[in-house]
Amino acid sequence: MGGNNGASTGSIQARLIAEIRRRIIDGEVQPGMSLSELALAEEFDVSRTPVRETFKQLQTEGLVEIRPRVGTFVTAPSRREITELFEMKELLEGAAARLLAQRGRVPELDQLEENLRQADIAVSADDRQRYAELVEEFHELIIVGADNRKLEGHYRTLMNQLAYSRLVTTSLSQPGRPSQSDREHHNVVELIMSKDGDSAEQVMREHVRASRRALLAGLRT
Amino acid sequence: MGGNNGASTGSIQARLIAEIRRRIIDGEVQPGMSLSELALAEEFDVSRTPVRETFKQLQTEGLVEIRPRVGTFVTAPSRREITELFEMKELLEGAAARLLAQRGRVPELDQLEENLRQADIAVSADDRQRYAELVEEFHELIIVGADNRKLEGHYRTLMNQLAYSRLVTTSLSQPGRPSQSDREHHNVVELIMSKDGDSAEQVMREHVRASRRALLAGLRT
DNA sequence: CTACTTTCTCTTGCATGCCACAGGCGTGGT
DNA sequence: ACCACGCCTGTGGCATGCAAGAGAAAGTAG
Repeated sequence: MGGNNGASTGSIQARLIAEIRRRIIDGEVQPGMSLSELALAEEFDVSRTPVRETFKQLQTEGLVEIRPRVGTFVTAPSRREITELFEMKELLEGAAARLLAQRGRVPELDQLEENLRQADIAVSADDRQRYAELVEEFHELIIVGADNRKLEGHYRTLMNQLAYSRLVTTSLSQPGRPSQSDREHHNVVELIMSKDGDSAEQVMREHVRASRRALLAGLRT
Repeated sequence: MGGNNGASTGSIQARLIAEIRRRIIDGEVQPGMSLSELALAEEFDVSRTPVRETFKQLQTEGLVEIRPRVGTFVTAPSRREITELFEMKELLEGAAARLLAQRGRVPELDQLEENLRQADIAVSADDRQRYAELVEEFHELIIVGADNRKLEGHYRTLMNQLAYSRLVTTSLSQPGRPSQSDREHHNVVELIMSKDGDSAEQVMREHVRASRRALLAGLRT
């Protein structure tokens, strides 16, 4: 019946998963809100089955909670979970920095230098929006540059649970935070370039902690 | 990730997920083998639907691969993936050791000491089977003792992908490895007890690397 | 005997229908 | 007025049916 969507997007489920996940991460659906199988099925003009399977997957990703016979709800990380997520973030990014440092000359290093150049410009121009994008790209480059797919996958899962992209802006709203953050990025890259893995990890971890502090300060305001 | 094992739904699916996952981890179904929806549905006397949803979950856990229109297959980690998994293992266990050291006096420390006592006995008696169990419990205690649920969840996912419990025996089959391993365990616990987080992490990581080397040597034989 | 083509079967993807349970709401009893 | 009980609606859990694709097997030509 509704079936014939062009092969353009590939499988129906891939589309559903990507779109619904995006909505949760981008905050279009609030935590705690219920996601009705039926409503989404009608909206996307598919049956409940693929929607159900999408929910199952998002549940194992930690983005929704399925309460049998009651409904499916967007999860809201508890205070404790947020702490744990940041602990993991610090852990993984620190490790990624070290791994990247050990790899020697790889394309990601050039991209990081380019990122820093543009970040300096954005900070000088006080363009917070642009700088937030560059911060995301920076961390992304560190992770991808570690060249460990498992690490990358677990990292992405964690960031999704944190809805991190929405948080960056908050932490950067603290006075002086952008320039401080930019300096820390420079330090990290410098240590990576000099192949000092241990120090790179240490400084990266300190940077993550600082960013977390700025975020919490921003939230309290 | 999905920490939801056991009785999350208490229903048919919980049983399916637990049982099929167990079969994969215990190696009852070989990597590469196909898992037929229909066959499993009939075996458990349910319809294909819950089996399908089980596959979906196991896929995001990295235990099976669903090839559309072809079948669902037990994944066999590539050489590269195994390396990556061990890198993650080293990372997470090292971090767990540090976190545990920072926590002060917690019940897990007593359990670790008891574990070491029994391990000493098993090593003296050259009881490899028993020692293998104790090794698993040791690592489990370190992870749980870190008191970070996210870390624990991600760790479990990784170990499942490695089918680690089957590998322990192999690595312990190396001559002298059990007593060496036992000594390393003692060192780690000692550093944790003295609240030296940094050193605990470092030694724990070294221990993981050593265990990996022993495993690879055992596989080559 | 080999290489190509065709069919045929077996697999999953998706749609649909029924059922059991949770929880809200109204009704009747006190 | 208050409380308890039971109905009623909405939700997901599961069974089943149909269709489309992939791969193997069979058939055919050279």
